[in-house]
Amino acid sequence: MGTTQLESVPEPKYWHLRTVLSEALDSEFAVGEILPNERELAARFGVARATLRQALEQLELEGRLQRRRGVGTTVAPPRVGVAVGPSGHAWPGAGDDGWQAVDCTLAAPPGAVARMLETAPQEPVHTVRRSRVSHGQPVAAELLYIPASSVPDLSAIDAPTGTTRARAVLRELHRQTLEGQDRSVELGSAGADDAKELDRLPGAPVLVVTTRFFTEGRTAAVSLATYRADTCRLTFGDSGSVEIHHGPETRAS
Amino acid sequence: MGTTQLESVPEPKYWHLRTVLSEALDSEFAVGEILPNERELAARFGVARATLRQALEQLELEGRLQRRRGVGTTVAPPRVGVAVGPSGHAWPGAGDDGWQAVDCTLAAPPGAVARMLETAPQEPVHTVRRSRVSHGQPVAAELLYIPASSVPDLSAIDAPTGTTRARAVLRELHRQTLEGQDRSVELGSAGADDAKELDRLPGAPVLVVTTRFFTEGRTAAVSLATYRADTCRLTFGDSGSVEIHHGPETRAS
DNA sequence: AAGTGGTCTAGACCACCTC
DNA sequence: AGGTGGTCTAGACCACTTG
Repeated sequence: MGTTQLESVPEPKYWHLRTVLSEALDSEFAVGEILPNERELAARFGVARATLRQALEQLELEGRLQRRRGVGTTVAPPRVGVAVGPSGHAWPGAGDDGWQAVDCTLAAPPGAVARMLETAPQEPVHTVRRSRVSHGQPVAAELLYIPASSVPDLSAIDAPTGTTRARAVLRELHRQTLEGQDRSVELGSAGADDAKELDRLPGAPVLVVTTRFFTEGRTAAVSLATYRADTCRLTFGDSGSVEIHHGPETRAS
Repeated sequence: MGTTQLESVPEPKYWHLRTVLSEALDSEFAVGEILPNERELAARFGVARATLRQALEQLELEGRLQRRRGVGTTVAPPRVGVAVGPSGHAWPGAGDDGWQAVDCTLAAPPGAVARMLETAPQEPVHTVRRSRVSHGQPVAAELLYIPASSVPDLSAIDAPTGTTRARAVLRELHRQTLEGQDRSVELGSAGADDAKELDRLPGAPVLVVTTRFFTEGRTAAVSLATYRADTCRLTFGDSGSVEIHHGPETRAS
């Protein structure tokens, strides 16, 4: 019989579109340039807007595009390398990492964090909010959970909340001896408040970096940092930071 | 004046849906259980299927759900922690990391890789394919790029391709002295072949781990590993592996 | 006010898996 | 064959930014 499936495996339109656009981006557009609007692009390629959007979504996920409501779609610069745990072990807030303490409250952490801290499920802990800015753009938001037992001598005189409180808590934390840390990275989506702080919409993809700080066998603190996945490349260099490289796409489609 | 915006910021339906489903998942479903199909869920919540799908997409991104065409949507188990660069520096393939060499060819690497290797743009390099399996599931696919200069004594007698060739190349590579390495993690999307190897659809979100291996100041090899972002949590422990923790969502919405 | 991307709908058909 | 998720369409309206 004849039907030998010549044109088999028809790849989805949006995927093909992604490839075409990706190549156009490489050759015909400069960083920062704004693309034609979605309705026009869709018409130009002869597809529905939803299909075109599916392709754009992919490219945004890969850090190639940046879309802003009311403004347009622009060609994104290469991802910025952000150092995570730059060198050896160090307490958060020691030295000048890129972080900036914002606030500090006393509140019950999420269950997962309580479990890591080995505190009672509803027990309040010091919660330091920090944010990180790189090249003028917010790249990460962090919540640092520090149980009272890790800052035993915290003077009650300091402000009960606010930036000064945050710094006081960190200062006390540094008095402990750091014995080790333990990091993990996973994909997540930005909650409403994270999204606002990162200047993204809720649900935006983020890289969630969970760090546990150990002292005397116990977990002295837990950091939960969310990095903008579209603009950041997390680096764990043993040596200094390195040259740019372009595009997370691994192999041709 | 009166209009104090009581019910302002109406969050999108799909986002609200995501929250509702997420809570239902916590309380009413067991891992592995299959959910009602999309058409029924959409009807039950009184939304279009596309809207429901947007919510499911979010939950899948967060590793809470697993969807398989022709089968259904199931509740995903907690993400597995996958050790990346478990302890200190080591050549890839030395000792028993979770990797398994699959193949080896001689081909021109992507431009970005050539730049890191400091080889000419179209110069072919040894390209070792490896795959990693955890708990019976494929979790990562890797391409290891090794320029000829890093394996000078590679005997021409060995098979020119295939698994044995891959092992021979790695064996030769290990003869060099490893001076350091440099890692970065970013979000990407699976290419067609990666997708197949990871048992996902093209475009599936992956965590791309780029590792450079240094020797005598040069880059001796580059590894480009793509991990399934939905099922994996990358761990960079200084200590042994740790307990599960649940859910990458950082804060309540 | 006009233009952008973001959300949502109600359909249709397709690819894949299981029985 | 029947059921599932995946793709695609052609519209509508909304939220946001900018002149």
